[in-house]
Amino acid sequence: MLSRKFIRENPQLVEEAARGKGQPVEIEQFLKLDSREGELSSTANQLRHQQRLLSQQGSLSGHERRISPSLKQLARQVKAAKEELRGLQKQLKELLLRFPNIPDPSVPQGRGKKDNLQVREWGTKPQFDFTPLPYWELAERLGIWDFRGGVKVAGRGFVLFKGAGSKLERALADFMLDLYTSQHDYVELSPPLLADQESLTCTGHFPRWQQGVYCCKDDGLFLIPSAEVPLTNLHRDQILDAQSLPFSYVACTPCFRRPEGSWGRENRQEMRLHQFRKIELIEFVAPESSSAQLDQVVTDVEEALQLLGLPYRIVLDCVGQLSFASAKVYGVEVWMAASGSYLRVCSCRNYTDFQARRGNIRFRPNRGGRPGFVHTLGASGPALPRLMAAIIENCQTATGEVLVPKVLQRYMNDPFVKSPKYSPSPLSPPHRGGEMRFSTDGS
RNA sequence: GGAGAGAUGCCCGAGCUGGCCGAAGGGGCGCGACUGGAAAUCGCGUGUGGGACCACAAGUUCCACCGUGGGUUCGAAUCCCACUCUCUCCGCCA
Repeated sequence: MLSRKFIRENPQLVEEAARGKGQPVEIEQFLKLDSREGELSSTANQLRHQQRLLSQQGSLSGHERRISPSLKQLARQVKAAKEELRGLQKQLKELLLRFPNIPDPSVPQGRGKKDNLQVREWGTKPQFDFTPLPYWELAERLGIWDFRGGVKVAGRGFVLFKGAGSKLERALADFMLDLYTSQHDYVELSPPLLADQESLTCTGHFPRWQQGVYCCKDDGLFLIPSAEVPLTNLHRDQILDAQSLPFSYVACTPCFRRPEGSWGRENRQEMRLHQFRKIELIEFVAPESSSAQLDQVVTDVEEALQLLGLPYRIVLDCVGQLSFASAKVYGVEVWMAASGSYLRVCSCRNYTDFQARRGNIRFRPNRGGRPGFVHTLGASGPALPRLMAAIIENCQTATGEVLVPKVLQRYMNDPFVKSPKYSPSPLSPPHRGGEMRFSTDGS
């Protein structure tokens, strides 16, 4: 959320920023309501002041209840003014919640992906002396990624990992969680996967992108589109201690995204899934350090990719590509060897004080100063299925196997993901009467 | 699902027979005194938001805010209604 004062003082800037993002805004309407609210609140103030004075005089002058008719009249006026004010403020708030964040000055102009600015590249793209297979073909052949199974259960846009595929997903999650909690100072969280309306409003998903979120109507709860929602809301309505900033959290959760709305059509190349697991890094930082911290988050994400040995590039998103709540976004895009293109696995975002205002997340600077809004950062990603796809494509061998990156091998049984025809199938049903038994007594 | 208790400032916690209550007390924090330094002790200070005067400073001042939304009243943290949330006990399921 932007502050009313800021919009009032910079209407054309706000208007242009919104238009640049492709999320236009009713600025005239706002200005009208805003000035009306200003006038009204000042007259209401005066009336109320008068009322209090007279009312107190009455109480001091004795116990006989002689209420003058003019006092009653005043009370009616106060009531009417308050009522109108309430209505105005409600309208203003609703309007305000639809104003997008202002892009940082360093963000390049432009509309589409092609206008994004490449910042740097890392790694050597693998060279093959055979034609590499796209991930979906190889994964299907290896029996680790079941496209039909997901569809059967929940429809298009859902996938199902099997055997070594499922294990690979787990390995990636564990590897990154371990990395961020032991090599860095992120605190790992396992948050609820459902959130209420207020939480989604704080992060900026509501009210504008409501149709992109799955809803459990009867309970007024929503499936989180990202762990960003529960993690950010953790400190809603709190005043954080300045000394303990930044607060850094990491979580690996499923994310749920409806096909409607801004997410568009799904396809294999772009991999727009309706459910996927993702590592999320969230930070609460002091305003003056958010810019530097954003760079730090990007390098933290890069570290994971470097350890995985996946070539990638970093791009700075142009204005038109920025999400509603973001002021600045670095995209982390990983090289896909078969398709010969980059695929975004992570967006590192600076939300500045936008979410903090919505969620009233503040910090108190030293010496009992006035509280200010924190800045929030989010590295929305890395998304596990996309990383898995990248590993499958980039690490494939001539024999149609996948050589798992070294850092993941300790989490796997076998450094190679092999085709069932070369090895005993990991997909055959488990042996009956094996060592694993599920108890039936309910304990 | 049944029964009960509660929601007050950064935290804890009074107030809840309606009127200087923005709110006692304590903790914490800040400043100062004492000390070689510290602890302990003592003194002072310390809510948030919006507006006015004014230099968007200091200061003065007004209004709002005691879970949320309504209501009663000249006047409500205090009374009434609805809602939300939290906790405890029981039940149910893991």
